[in-house]
Amino acid sequence: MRTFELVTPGLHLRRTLGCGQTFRWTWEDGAARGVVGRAALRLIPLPGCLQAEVEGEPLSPEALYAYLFGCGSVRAAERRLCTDSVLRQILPHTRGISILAQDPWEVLCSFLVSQNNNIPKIRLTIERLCQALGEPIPTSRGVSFTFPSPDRMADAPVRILRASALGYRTDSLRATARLVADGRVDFEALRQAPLEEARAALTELPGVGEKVAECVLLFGLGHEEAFPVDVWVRRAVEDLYFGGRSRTPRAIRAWARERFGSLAGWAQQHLYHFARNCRYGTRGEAAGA
DNA sequence: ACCCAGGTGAGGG
DNA sequence: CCCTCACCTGGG
Repeated sequence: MRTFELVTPGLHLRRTLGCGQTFRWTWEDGAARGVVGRAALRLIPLPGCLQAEVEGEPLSPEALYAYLFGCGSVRAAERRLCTDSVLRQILPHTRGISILAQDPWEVLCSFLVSQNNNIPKIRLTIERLCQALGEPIPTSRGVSFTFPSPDRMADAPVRILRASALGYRTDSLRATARLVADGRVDFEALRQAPLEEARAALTELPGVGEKVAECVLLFGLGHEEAFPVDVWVRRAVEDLYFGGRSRTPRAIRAWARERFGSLAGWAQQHLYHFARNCRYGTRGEAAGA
């Protein structure tokens, strides 16, 4: 096992991992356990930094830093968010959220699973898929699993997919995995492409609508101006900016892009966290384990 | 025993 | 465009 300390300016690890962008991290004895690529990690938050324990394939401090700060400096983003009077007020409750640099395939797959689903079950399904189709990483605290490759997912027996409680999402997951496995989705090209163009390409995929596409753009492809509108963000925006008046998700997305520009993705994370954990939620920040 | 959930896609106004 | 509806399935 390799252990090192990493300075993480402004980072609130629990908020970042519990903010709806990732589904695989769990908390145990004050440490977050998760898998990045082929590395099994244990992250212990300390003041201003964190201690990392790495097993499986090595992961350098630089690589971990790049994963944790996928869209750059948390503090710089928060300084800019403060120019919005609403965000300035909720920021004391949401400070420290970072946008991770996750593998786009994992994000696509995870948010396909998330449609019309609840978080505990999404986590259950993803964990079962990883156990059945991922590769084992032995650790001192038991076996972890990598996220299954597109190949493995596309060729998986339906029996396995069904046993993962995918429900009616089975067909779209399979079909999308097939397209990715066949190289029909060029994530690197989508990373470079303009937002609208990349979104159009993603929504061509079976089971991928606007919400899932925006999630892939923001959490997997580094498009900071993406703004996924789920029910929580919708509620928050309607309440905080529109006096409780109803707006369609599309209208909210267009509005957010206009108002926040390249900061939209960051704003979305803070609004989500606020809605879920401070405003309407009953779960608190301990959720997500 | 229900009822719901971080959406999608199809059908109709 | 917007609205409405069905939809697998395990947790609450």
